[in-house]
Amino acid sequence: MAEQAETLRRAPLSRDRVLRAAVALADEAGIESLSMRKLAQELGVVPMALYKHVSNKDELLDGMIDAVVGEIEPLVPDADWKRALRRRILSARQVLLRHPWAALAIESKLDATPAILDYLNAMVGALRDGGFSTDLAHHVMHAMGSRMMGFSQELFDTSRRAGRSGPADPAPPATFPAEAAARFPHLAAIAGAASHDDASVVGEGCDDQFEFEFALDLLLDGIDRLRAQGWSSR
Amino acid sequence: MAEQAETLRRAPLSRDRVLRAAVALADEAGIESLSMRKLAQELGVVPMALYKHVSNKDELLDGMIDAVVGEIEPLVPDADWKRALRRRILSARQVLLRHPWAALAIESKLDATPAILDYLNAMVGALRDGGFSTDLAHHVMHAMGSRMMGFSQELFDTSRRAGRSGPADPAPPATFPAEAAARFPHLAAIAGAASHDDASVVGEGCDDQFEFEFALDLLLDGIDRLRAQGWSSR
DNA sequence: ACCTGAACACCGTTCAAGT
DNA sequence: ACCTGAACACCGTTCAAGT
Repeated sequence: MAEQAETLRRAPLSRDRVLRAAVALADEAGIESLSMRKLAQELGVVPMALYKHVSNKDELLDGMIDAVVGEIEPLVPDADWKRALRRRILSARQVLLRHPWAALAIESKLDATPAILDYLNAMVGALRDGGFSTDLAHHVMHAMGSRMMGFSQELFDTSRRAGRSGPADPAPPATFPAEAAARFPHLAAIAGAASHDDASVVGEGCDDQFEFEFALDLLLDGIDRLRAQGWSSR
Repeated sequence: MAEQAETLRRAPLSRDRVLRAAVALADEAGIESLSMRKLAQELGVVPMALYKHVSNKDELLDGMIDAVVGEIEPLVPDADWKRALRRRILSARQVLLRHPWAALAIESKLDATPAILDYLNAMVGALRDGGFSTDLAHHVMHAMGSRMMGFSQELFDTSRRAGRSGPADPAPPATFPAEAAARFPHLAAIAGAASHDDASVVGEGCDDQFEFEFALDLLLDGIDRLRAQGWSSR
């Protein structure tokens, strides 16, 4: 990482180099500590030099988002639309786990970037190829982007805290505080019941990959049923 | 609004008054322009006076979130768990529409606030009462909080732009730019097919309420099926 | 003891002065 | 023409000086 910064400093500045340094900085230090000034310093450059390659901080963020979305595996053509979608969505999840700041950054953007439109467009294309009407495909796309509660699913998760969510510590105890358990008994109960990984019963910590696939398959199976029925909103 | 600010200025400062002014300011001007200094000015008070009632800006945000979550209709006991959950989630949606900044603010918090834990705890309680095992209830809670794509569903939506998302303009044309339509044909197709409200065919704009309920019912029906089957991950 | 102005360490970005 | 330092208009928060 030290020698990487060295190399970056020697090479001439370019939009790509700026974006890659910004993504790296956000990954390591967290998006909240990504500033034009710090980014310039990281690149061994005066702050104003960045504005040659990026018109402002917002446009920098757009570029960072597009770089991240570009890491998502392309949709591979597949006779089985469900498998194709499932695979691509799981790839997207892996990418967003590598860049913990990206999901929120994307959600807070008013306008979708070109890379995101590409991603979504390909997704709809796969649905159409799989026999979905444009009407059903439309509602499915909405359903895929919905969150039924405005609340993060990682309530007792520690992975986002340190900035880098690397697979460092082996199974953090996911301590549900005793007073909280008394006050929120139902939550304590499901926290205790979460033991899909090994045999222990309490304070297990969730297998996020399992939970994600559970929700994904719930949706995929549900929309498959609608498709098979020829469901239409009109 | 002018006389409201007047009244606020006269009353003695209190945590409640600070929080309500902050929520109002975020609703009107957007969360990005909520600063301790502007909030103080709105209250006719010197910036440092706020720190008597709020330890810092982060804690101010916590308080704002709890105030908003407190607006969600309590879960009414109902023999039909599905109806009870559906009703409460739709109430939560209405509240989050009134405070467009809140969903993102909640998602960006690392730790859930007490009000959110209350909300979730009651939700799990309703599931358990409805015959869900703790195991299934656990996975269901995860599924409810998931978003299959990190992308906002309001891709071509104008409501979040102006800050206040009031039902002002009647059916904004949702113009899908021509060049974009050429580049993202599948997206253009489903945008055109979105006509559940009246009869027009192109550039309709989505009925977000319909889309939300579509996704909600997809999930509710899916988990109902699992419950009826006695599904378990173990 | 309480309140509060000035100050500190930051921001993103403009702009004019240097080359 | 390009580059860049200083400057501007902001931040959140500390801290010491006032009452």
